[in-house]
Order: sequence, then structure tokens, then C-alpha cells
Amino acid sequence: MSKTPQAIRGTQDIFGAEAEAFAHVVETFERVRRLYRFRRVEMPVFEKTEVFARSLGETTDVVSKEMYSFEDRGGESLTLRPEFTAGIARAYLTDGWRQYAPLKVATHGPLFRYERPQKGRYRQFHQLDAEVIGAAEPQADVELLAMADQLLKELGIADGVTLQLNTLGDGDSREAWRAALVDYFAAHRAQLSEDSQDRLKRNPLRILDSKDPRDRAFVADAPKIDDYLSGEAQDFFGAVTTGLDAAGVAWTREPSLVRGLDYYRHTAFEFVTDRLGAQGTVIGGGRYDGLMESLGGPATPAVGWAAGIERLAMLVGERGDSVADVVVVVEDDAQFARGIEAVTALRREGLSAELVASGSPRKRFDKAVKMGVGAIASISTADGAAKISVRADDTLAARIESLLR
RNA sequence: GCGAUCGUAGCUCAGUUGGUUAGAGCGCCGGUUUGUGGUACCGGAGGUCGCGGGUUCAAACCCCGUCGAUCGCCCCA
Repeated sequence: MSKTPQAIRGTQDIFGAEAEAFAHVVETFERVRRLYRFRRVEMPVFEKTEVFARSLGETTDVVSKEMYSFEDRGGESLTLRPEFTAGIARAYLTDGWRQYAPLKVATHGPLFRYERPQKGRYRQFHQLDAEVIGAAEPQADVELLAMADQLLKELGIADGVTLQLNTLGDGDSREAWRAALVDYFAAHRAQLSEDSQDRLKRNPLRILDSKDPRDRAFVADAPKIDDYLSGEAQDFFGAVTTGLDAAGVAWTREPSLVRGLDYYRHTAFEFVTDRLGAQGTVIGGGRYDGLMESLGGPATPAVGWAAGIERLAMLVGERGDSVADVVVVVEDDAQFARGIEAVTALRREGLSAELVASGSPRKRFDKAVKMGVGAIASISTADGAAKISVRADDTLAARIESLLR
């Protein structure tokens, strides 16, 4: 007695209408990414653990408890990628991609994070990813955001999604702001939630988007990044916003929007919806000028975003399985070969075709009807010869009849 | 890692305060009816009630554990 093994927790077997929606998202992304001249890259699904440990920072939750890490047979510590950016950054350094800078690349595929599954969150999940590496100009941020905006529009879901935009300033601005936040929240430490008391050490910026009412009371009066921005950082952000306006991309300023990872600078953004419950971020990203150095490379400016394919697919909604252009029904088993000839001829002419030739012969036509197709060609025997009758609207029927003659 | 709700045929679900051989619809297979036809009827296959313990004369139902799902917290896209 053997039991059927279960799928791994947090993984999905995507099928039917959901799979069609998933494919639609990916196909739309591929089309849009070409319009913006982003080059397709394929990346390994796993990397040396240090690629993620060094880029994300040892103390982040992702690294400390959410990575799928293991030793290979040679004793090397490897990790299933929890995000795209670190691997792409590594490739930029190890593969000499600097010669193509500024480099615009795009990819998509599975990522892995050991988290508690819930709506829109899985242990194996899938993202679209776009990066511009080696471009310090705000124009790169604008182009990247315009691409994300067009993607949402072409998917028909832009109406329910808003672009929240913020700046974290340059490295000095960010540090000064961070220090001010720590001072401010430390003064109210006892009144903060337990989570935020902990965040004060680990990740003080995250207190700003805490959902706990005890924290929210203090967030409103917390130090604002705008008061710490250098003139240069202000100019940069101004250039991004005027660029977005010129590109017709709607945005709202969200001063409490931060990034969880330390390498982010300047632009930070999320496309957010309230239609997906707690996992409302559909695209997120920002500028990560500090990342390359953490991997031992030269200072290299870069911006990027990632989008959750499952979340986009949920917003797109079920798309329904595609139906065959023609169903060929073999009503008499003696005509089986004729049925195969028929579907072959149809498919070669670019018509999708399905063959129905099993089960109770007298119910085969009903089966075809239930498939909800536009055209049905049935093959029976009359006077010892194959008799083909086609049910479809006139032009299609004529085309099918000529193909099957 | 924490909390809440849930887990009965392939699917969607019934199953009354614990009480005989656990049901329906859809789907699947077959038969009859119809015969250019999405009809109607009949029959069939398919379930150790997620899994493992416990309480009881008796458990799908009560208790404990476990696995999984869902929705939050955390984290994050």
C-alpha cells in the first residue's frame, strides 16, 4: 500500500483558467519589455549562498530564516534564489556585462522563500523582473516605471492599482533620516508595539508602515525624509517626478514607503492594490546603487523592479480555457483514420482541432457540442463511404469542407 | 515563527442533540430516447469521512496530536 506523495507546502500546480491567466501575464510582459528594448536574460535558479547573504544583508529575515539553502555534494553552500536582483548583479560582475552599460535586462521565473503561505504568497512563487544597470540618471527610473505602468495598462488592471512613490535620498540623506527615526522612536519606545520595539534595532524604517495602532499614533509625527534630503537628492527626485508626469504615469507620494533591504537609495516605489487582501503590492522596486559594492564590485548605479505573476494573474481574472476552432467527431470507428487525416489537415492550416473518437459512439456528437466550439465536423459512414458533415457558420464551414475534402 | 477558520466521491457540497449498509448535484462510463442533433429517462463505477491516537456499547460528528488549505500577524514583490 503506497500513499500518493503530496505536493510541497506553498507550491502550486497551476492549471486551466489560472494557467491561461498566468501565461497571459508573461506574454504581455514579453511584448512590453521588447517595446522598451530590455534584453532577455536567463538566470540560474540557484547561486552560492553568499550571493544572497552579502547582497541582502545577513540580518534580514529573508537571509536569516527564509532561504532554501543546502550543501551540494561538494560541500558548497547553495541557495535557491529568493529574488532576481542579486543573481543578475553577480552576473553583471562575473560575466563582463559592464561593457554593455547601461544595460537593460528582463527575465521571469520561479523564486523560493520559506514563508507561511497565504493569499498571493507562496514558497515557490513567480516574478517578472526588469533591471537597468550602470545608469545613474533619473531617466532610467522614469523609463522603468513607465514600462511597469504600460504593462499594467495592457493587462487591463491599471485602474485598480496606484503607484506609490518615495525617495530614500542618497546614502548620506538616508543615514541621517534613519538616525533621526531611531532617536524619535526610541524616545517613545515603551509605548510602541513589541514588534516595533524589535524593529527599532533591526529595521527602524519598517516602523513607518506598521499596522499596529500603537505605532501609527507616532508615525504621523515621525521625522520626514524630505527634511534630510541633500540638494542633489531633491533634484534627483524632482527629475523622476517630472519625467513621470511627462510620460503620463500617475503617481502618489507616499512618505512612509520604504524598502526592506539596505542597498536601496533614492527612488522607491510600489504599485499597490486593495483587491488582494494583505498582499497588495503587485510590483515593487527601486534604485539600488549600493548593491554592487556589497558583492565586491565597483560602485555601480542601478534600478529595478519585480512583479508577482500570481498577483497580477489574480487581478487579470480567470481567462477561461481556449476552445478548439474545430472538433472532429468520428461517429463510426471504421472512419478513425479519416478522423486523424481531418485533424491533421486542419492543424496544418492553423486551425486548432480536437478529435473525439472514444466512448459511446452515439454520444460523441453530444460531447463535441458540450465542448462549446464554433465548428463541429462529424464523420460517419454512408453507403460504405466516409460522410463528412460540418456544423459551423457559412464561411468557416466552407473553409473546413474544402480542407477535409 | 504566532493566531483564527476549515479538511466527507474526480469537483461543489448535504449529513439534524454521537445511533443501522455515508447521500445529492455536476462530471465520468454504459443503455434507452432523439437523429444534423446542446433532449429526457435508466443503470454503473468511484469514499478506510486528511492522517494517527483517545473517550464511548456506538464517532464523519466529542477530545488530543499531526499534515494540509484558507485568511490575518510577521516578513516581503
